[in-house]
Amino acid sequence: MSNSQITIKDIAKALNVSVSTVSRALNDSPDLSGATKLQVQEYARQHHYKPNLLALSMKKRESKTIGVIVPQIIHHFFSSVLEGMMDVAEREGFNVLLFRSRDSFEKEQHSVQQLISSQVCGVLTSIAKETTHYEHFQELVDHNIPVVFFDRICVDIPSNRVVIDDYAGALAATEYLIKTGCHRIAFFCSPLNLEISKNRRGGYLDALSKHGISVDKDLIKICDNYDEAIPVATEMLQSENRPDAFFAVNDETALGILHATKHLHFKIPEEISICGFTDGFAAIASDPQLTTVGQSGQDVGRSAMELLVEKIRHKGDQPLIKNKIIKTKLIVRETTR
Amino acid sequence: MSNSQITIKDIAKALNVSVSTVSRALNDSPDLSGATKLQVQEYARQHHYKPNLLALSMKKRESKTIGVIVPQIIHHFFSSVLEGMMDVAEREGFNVLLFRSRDSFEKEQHSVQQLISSQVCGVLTSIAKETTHYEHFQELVDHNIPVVFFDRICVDIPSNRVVIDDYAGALAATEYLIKTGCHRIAFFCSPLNLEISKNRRGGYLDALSKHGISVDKDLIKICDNYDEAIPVATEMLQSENRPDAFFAVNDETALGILHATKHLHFKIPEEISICGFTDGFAAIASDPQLTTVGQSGQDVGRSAMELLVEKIRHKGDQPLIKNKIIKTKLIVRETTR
DNA sequence: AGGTACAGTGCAAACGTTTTCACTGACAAA
DNA sequence: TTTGTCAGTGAAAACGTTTGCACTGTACCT
Repeated sequence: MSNSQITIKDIAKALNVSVSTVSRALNDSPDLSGATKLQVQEYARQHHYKPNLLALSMKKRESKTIGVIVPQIIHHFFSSVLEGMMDVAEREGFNVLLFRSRDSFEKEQHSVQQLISSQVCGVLTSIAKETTHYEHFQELVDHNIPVVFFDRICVDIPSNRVVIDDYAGALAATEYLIKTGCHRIAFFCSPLNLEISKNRRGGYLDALSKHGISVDKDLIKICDNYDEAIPVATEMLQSENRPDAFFAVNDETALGILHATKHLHFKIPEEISICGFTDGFAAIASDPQLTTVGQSGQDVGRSAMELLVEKIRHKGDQPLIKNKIIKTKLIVRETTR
Repeated sequence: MSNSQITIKDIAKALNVSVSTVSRALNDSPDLSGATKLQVQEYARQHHYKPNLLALSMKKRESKTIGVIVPQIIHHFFSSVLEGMMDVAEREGFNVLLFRSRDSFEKEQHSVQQLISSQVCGVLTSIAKETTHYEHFQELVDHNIPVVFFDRICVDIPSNRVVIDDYAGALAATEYLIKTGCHRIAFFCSPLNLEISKNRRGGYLDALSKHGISVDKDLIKICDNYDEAIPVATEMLQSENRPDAFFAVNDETALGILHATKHLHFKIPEEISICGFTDGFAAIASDPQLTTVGQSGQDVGRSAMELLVEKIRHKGDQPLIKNKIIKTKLIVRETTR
């Protein structure tokens, strides 16, 4: 019933040696006689001795723990990122302290405070939607704790970043549609204040101009969810100058378009091609299965963690800022030719 | 550049008082003069003093941290569970140390060791598929660390558990199919060594007998994934004594059945009803959308965390074992009448 | 004046480690 | 014998806190 964690002291007392000796034996220090060392190690093993990480961290002033703050966990992209981070953390011997902001500024701020208090040796985060000022992150920097932002980065703080190559992904997808014979390609995107939106739109536009297709403003819609996509796509499909392809900023929107297209009995992909962005679960579950731009959350997570670990290892060095851009991959399924 | 975490000592030195005074001031102790107290608090605030949680945990011998081990993170159910756990952890003031077993026994074992070393005050876990013996969990119990198992529980260890009510969920779903006019209901399930499989099958069988429908062995198949479901369902649908409904042990299998049914041009739900189990992303993305038994991962996570916190708070008390069964909810969509 | 009460404060131990320094004894070299 | 070397070990400080105890001084009561 005792909170019986056996300590180095207990071993010392039991074996009638000093704590220093026990410590050295357990760390396999070279300046210790074979006999004593073995005796201590044996005793420790038998009694399931476990070093107290708290005491250790305190002594060494580094905790081998990394803090992660995500806006949400039930979310295909973020859970993938988390999974990728765990891959690297495990390999590199770091533990992970998890926080979730729910896109609330206040919670994010509180999480950062907790992380500093917890003496984490690094932080990975994707900022909350609500967040517009960044003193709390600056505090991390002031405390000399390395930070890597991923996906939703913080532009105001000089920091390491890992982002998706939205531009190239959109460019490749649009080019693929063009190459498979589409020339009137509609584009459904989010409001342009979001960075990803701008970049994906840029890729779309550049692909058109690269292939000598002029931009038709009527083909570009601000519309980024399932429900809105249905009426918007329906109207476009019924116009006489209808598009022959749709490219959507995310999979949900693409599914809305798919729904509308099927409803009007257009043949997919013979008459209408559709391409999404993300490659979440939905892309495979839909019928026909959705062609989409795959963004590997796991790669983002892995890269972010790798970058962070590198920063931690070379903490004394020049504070060089490194960014990493994760490639996307076009995943061709049944909604394109 | 210094690892400049300001400490209680620094404050004491700067203000020319003792560390005890500072400590008391920061903890708003009643036996301290107003003036000094305010002065200290003000100084601490200005210099962004943050208590060192490591030192605190060591002193108090409790870390306010809870360890969580999940088999996987990119997984609708487990990420939901995690989200639910965070809800409660946040509310109750606990931090979460996250581990992932990848269904490997070895990793699970290692995670447990880390958790003990980290002095967590409780552990939540769903055991790895590989795991068949439980010494590592027993060690937690021996160390007097409360454990709550969720979903994949550990039968050999007397412990608190949170599970899904598979039996009732399957019973309700089957009854719904019967009430909407189906009498030849096929059942696709996992191998019967899994607990959930047994329970869901039990619910199915009891629903039939409750409504006076005799069991047809040919309608029960061991088949629990998308790819296998397609040929199996196809064959059943082509037999002369075909089923008029399918109930599958998970959503993926149900989608395979859906695929086969559509391919053979049966009308859904007029001719064939289909029901899944889980209510993941896929259920909404499919066309038609899938009727399924919803199991709330978030509720599981919340309940598990609540149970654990209760255990931690009443650690001295009688070690009463509490189990919690999470209700499922039938979510009727388009694949049933 | 003598005593009590108490507010305000500091000292030091403790939590479990690591690590520097110093000590002991044995043995070899002079 | 004296000196030096070295292997083996222990004492103690330190990491940042909290807290029981002891000390000071002032104010109040007889």
